[in-house]
Amino acid sequence: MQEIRLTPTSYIVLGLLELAGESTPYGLKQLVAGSVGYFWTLQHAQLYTEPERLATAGYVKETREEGGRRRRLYAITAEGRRALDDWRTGTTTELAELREPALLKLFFGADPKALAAAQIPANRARLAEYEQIRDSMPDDVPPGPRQALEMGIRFERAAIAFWEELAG
Amino acid sequence: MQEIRLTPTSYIVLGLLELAGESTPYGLKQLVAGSVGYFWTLQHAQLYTEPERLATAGYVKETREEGGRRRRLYAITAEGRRALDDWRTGTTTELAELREPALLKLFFGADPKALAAAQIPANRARLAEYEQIRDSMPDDVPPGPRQALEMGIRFERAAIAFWEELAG
DNA sequence: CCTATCATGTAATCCGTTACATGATTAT
DNA sequence: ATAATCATGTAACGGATTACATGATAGG
Repeated sequence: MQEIRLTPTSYIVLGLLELAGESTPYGLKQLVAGSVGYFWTLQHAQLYTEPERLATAGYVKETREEGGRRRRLYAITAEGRRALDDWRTGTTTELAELREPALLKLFFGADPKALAAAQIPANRARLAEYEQIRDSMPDDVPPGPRQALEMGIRFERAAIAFWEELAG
Repeated sequence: MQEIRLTPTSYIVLGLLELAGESTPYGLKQLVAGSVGYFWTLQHAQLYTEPERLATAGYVKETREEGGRRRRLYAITAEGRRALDDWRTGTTTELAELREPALLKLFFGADPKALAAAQIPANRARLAEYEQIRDSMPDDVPPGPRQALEMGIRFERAAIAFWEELAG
């Protein structure tokens, strides 16, 4: 049983396994794409390596399908739940970093209008996507994802307003 | 002359060297801390290794102090300026990722009130800091940093409003 | 003087990205 | 059948973080 450090990626995998139950890496990929991936992207390769990493420390258990493709299936263990809970319970004063490429360019003197011309449609499209997700969300979705989505919507609105003002 | 890939870190170093002229790694660290570091943090070690990396590809030139400590000094080269300009000119449709630890916890079911209790003061403090910087900014500061700061202020306001409603 | 803190670096580790590769399904 | 796409992985590389270390300066 190895000691490993738990990263945000680890908690995403643990959290999704808790929400969705036993899953394959590809299943996790689908889950990420439709939810947390909007504000925290992961490479698909990580969804193969991270569960394996978590397994070496006992946070998840790997099984394989018997017949056919013998795909890997991962399930969260009791220890995994405990780690996830500890993380969720601990408070953070850590602040978000606005690591936005466009903002960095703006900072270093890029033409605001040119940036805005690209950012406005991209942000509008993203906002529309969020609103569509919100309006078609099944009733059984827990509050966490709803609230995170709400933050996403607000952020997009703020970004659009900002770039529109810059564009004049 | 090696080929290297230019990362956001690279552009931060190049951009700061353009703004401030020849600098030591420690000088860069100070510059980052007071400006771009608010929305894009760097480890101090990177301000030693990244200029060295950039030097191998000719984007910056390294010299050393003659006497005393023989500290390393870095200056942007013509090629560095060109690379910086190309980057600044190219538009991005890439969107920001809201990689906020607190938001991730919220997504996965953490108690909103507990999170808010930690986030609100932290965000308020950050906002106050931003406003203080804005209000004491010398007149010769270029528009880029001003505009980026403005975005930071808006983001903080949105975050505060969001967490306050959750705490409500 | 002594000790914090500031300043300057190096080395090792490791996570995340990128690239490569191939098996299974579905559509034409 | 064949091509395209979906699904499932592995391997290499490299940038970022972390840890270690030491020299200079200032404060008490």
